[in-house]
Amino acid sequence: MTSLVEKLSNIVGEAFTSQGFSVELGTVRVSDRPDLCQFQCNGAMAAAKKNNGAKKNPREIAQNIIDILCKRDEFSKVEIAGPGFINLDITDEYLSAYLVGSTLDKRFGVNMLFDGQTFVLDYGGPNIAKPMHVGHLRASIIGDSLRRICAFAGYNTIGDVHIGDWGTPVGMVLSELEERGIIGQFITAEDLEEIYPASAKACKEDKTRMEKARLATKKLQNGDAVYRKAWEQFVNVSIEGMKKNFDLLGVHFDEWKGEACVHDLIAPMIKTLKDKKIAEESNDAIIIPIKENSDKKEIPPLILLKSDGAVMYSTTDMGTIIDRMQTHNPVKILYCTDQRQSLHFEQLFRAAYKAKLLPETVELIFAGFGTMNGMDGKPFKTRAGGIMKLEDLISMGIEKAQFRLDEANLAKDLDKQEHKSIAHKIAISAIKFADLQNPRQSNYIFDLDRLISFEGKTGPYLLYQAVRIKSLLRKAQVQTQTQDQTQKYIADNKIDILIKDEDRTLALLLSELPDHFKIALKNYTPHVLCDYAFRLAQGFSSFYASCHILSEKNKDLRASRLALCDLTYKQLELVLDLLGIEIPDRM
RNA sequence: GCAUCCGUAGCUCAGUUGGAUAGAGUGCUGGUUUCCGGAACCAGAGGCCGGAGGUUCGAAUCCUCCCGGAUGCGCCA
Repeated sequence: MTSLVEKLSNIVGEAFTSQGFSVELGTVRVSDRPDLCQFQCNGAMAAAKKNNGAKKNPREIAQNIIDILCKRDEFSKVEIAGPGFINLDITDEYLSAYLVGSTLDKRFGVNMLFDGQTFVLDYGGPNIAKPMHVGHLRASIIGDSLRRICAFAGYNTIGDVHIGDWGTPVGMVLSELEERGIIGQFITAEDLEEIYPASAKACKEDKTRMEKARLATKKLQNGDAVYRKAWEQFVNVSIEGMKKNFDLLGVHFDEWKGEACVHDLIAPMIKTLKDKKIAEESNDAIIIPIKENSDKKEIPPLILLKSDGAVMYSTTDMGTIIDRMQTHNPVKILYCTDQRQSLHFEQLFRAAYKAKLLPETVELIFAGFGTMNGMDGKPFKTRAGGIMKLEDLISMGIEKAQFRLDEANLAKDLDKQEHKSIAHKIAISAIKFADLQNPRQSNYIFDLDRLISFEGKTGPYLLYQAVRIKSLLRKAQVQTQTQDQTQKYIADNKIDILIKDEDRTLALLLSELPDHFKIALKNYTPHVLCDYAFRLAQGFSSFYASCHILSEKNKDLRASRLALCDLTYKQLELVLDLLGIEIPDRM
């Protein structure tokens, strides 16, 4: 199944080749002037340019193409405009046939591109010592969405949370426990929330405290029994808390590994790399030099072992690559972290290939995301200057959703359980959509009001449109139980879509899904899907306002419109699922 | 200092290989309910795309310079 613009591009491309031009010139895209045409091709102007020296007239080229296209029966309009735009409209029959076909294949024209190849995605990355705050939002929901997108494309995906449980922050906590003389005692999540910041503050202010933290890190990594036991205990407590947060968000992981998991791989790795002369000593540390002559900027070496002999994140990241290759043998590994870590990943990737931890054919991908800033343009802090906990943010969203449900008078006929579940879905949709709609790479301003806003371009708006369709289809089922064909039409997917003026915009929109999916997959950018989902919801809302569906007298048209609604719902459901957003039955 | 990213409507932001009249949301103004869910729909106002040059049929997009901001640059993650 190819997408509609691909089909059209093939047709127009063929026309270009027959005139001695290259196929790509026939690339067709959705028109940016819907008042003039549905689709456009700009290839004639490019063709005139490529004919270097002897310039051809682009309108003349376009005319030749048009003469060929006019003979085809897919188009209802073929025109030249301006300097040589080829403007195209397709027939309603062709559009209808395309939609029926894309519905029947259950993937709406999106190809299964990868046949079960393994793709490891590393996202979330919470730290044992720190409570989960709004800063973890992007890392987990973007990563989770990318996992869903890759899975739909056909990859066998493995999402790994990659917990930070082996570095200096852990040493800070251990040294603090030591200071207080409570090492070995049971530590609760609440304790941890107080202990880590206190320790971090002390280490920042006092060099000898920092030194203690480093020693504690080293001691833990060397296998000290007391430290190891204490560590295990608060790691478990911490993971429980993380799971609670990720469950609330609906973010899924296949693996709950951490930095510490690869500890046993590290000593042999370092020995091998030293033997092979890939790693070397420098200032008491062990490094892998990765500079290349072609570099325009300074690339510092990757530090494999710190001068005190302890391992750091660059070490465990190397070890993790070995582990992933051994256990999963993936074709791709993607890292979704803060953009500010881009240099680290450049170093890691170079070092990993240089050390031959994986063949060049395995692709390492850094999908960095922008910082979440406050209204002042600096990394976000609450008014009190602290961090905002993820749990609190979610609670605020749920509270607001519940209030809104009560206001809409939906509350009284729902039991408490369902009421809460709906409010939760609404809140999560608001939070996720507000975040995901920003392009992954760019920084964005954290605006609490916007994040839990329910009007306009928001998650709840999308849910609302989906719920309206659901309700409509539900009613149609009831009404048609007697003799109308609608139920059968939809159930069998044997739809025949009639396209009137009111239906056309939505029908055209429904043909675009594969193209947006492809871009989202290629660039690892969920926001492209957010944009499509929103336009689809908007398109439906206009359609819904412009014509009556259930009361339509013409039986065929009524059935066709219900089919269009059904298709819209299914696409919305799919795209929202790719974004990690669930649709409630009512709201 | 070097490197990367950014500057588009009052505010928050889209804008895919360079294309026609630069788009959303929000806010503002006005309108829409005998009928499918108003968290909605329709219309309007709002712009020197940071500035100056250049490339060309054509630039928010590509090149150069300048101004303004964010981030990173050897033992934190």
